[in-house]
Amino acid sequence: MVKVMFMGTPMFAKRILEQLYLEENAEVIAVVTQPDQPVGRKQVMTPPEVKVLAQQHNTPVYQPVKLRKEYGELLSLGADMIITCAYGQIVPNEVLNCVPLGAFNLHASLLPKLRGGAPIQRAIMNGMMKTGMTLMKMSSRMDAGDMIAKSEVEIEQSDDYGTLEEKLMDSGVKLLHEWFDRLCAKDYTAEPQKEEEATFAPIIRPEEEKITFTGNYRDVYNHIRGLLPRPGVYAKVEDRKLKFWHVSVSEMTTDRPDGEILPFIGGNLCVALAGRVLVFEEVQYEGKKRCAARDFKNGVGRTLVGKRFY
RNA sequence: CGCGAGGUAGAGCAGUCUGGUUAGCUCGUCGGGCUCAUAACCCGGAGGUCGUUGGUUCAAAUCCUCCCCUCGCAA
Repeated sequence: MVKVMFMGTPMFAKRILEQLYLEENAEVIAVVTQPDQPVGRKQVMTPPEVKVLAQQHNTPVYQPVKLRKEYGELLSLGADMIITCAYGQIVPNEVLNCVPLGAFNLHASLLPKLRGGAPIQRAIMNGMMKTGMTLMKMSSRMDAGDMIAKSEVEIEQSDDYGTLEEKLMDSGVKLLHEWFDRLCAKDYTAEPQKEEEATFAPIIRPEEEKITFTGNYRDVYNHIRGLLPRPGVYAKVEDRKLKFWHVSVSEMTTDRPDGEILPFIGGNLCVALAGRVLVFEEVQYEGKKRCAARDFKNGVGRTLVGKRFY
């Protein structure tokens, strides 16, 4: 049995950890994850998904606030290998070097493209046609380690962040399963990344959640679906926010100005952009619950036809 | 006490500021009609303790008070 220390935090990491528990040759001896965070309006302290799963398996959980300074404990656990996925902190070299079989990371892009914290969202927002998972050795620089294996995932025009993330999680789980035993046996080669081809996927900034209905309709469409269903996007009209929880592009054309709210079609909210029509099926008006565009139309929505988003 | 919005038929809203005829609109639903046909149209019906408590008043959805809940922002 190979003693594995897992490091990860959100849902994506949880799925990888699940697979580790299923691996016959793996014994998860420790899980390192981010501290519990206050969540929502009520600021309820909520544990990371990974922590919940680890506790169900009675695995010791470590939640250092600053791993850079609080890693002493981890060095003496006797782990053979480290697997990380979306942990959220830089792992110090002392930790990476304390395991004989090495430290590996699963990253949700085809490296060296899209290094960083939001590779899935950026892949869609950039209009890319494919992305994937990369299994790599960890290095001191974020997502810059030598690459061991990749699996590609097509990006469909209808994918949003949620559906693509799901595909990538499946892909990542499969990749880990295929390679885990070989990692244990040191039966792999690691190819350095071509630095000159590296691109970056910085985490989503709050202001990116506001959409501006200008420019190419496809860019805006990609931008929106890259941020759905989380964190969501909005535009302003009549001095209030309108959040969009769904988007598609209509075949129709229009001569209305960018950002104008067109008459509802089939109960859906339609917005003009660059001669084309963006269609929203589910929305949320500021101060209100999210609801089908059809319901929105029956109330506030119908008073907004002809108005423009800004 | 972080800031703000709101709780009115199954749904989304108006009405509240300037209390007072049968609480209205857009949908849905049920029944009927029209059409080659429709996310179309016409006619008719059912469905509401106006979030909860107490108060002011001849009279409260509307004014005052308590509480509960929802949502946006900030964190």
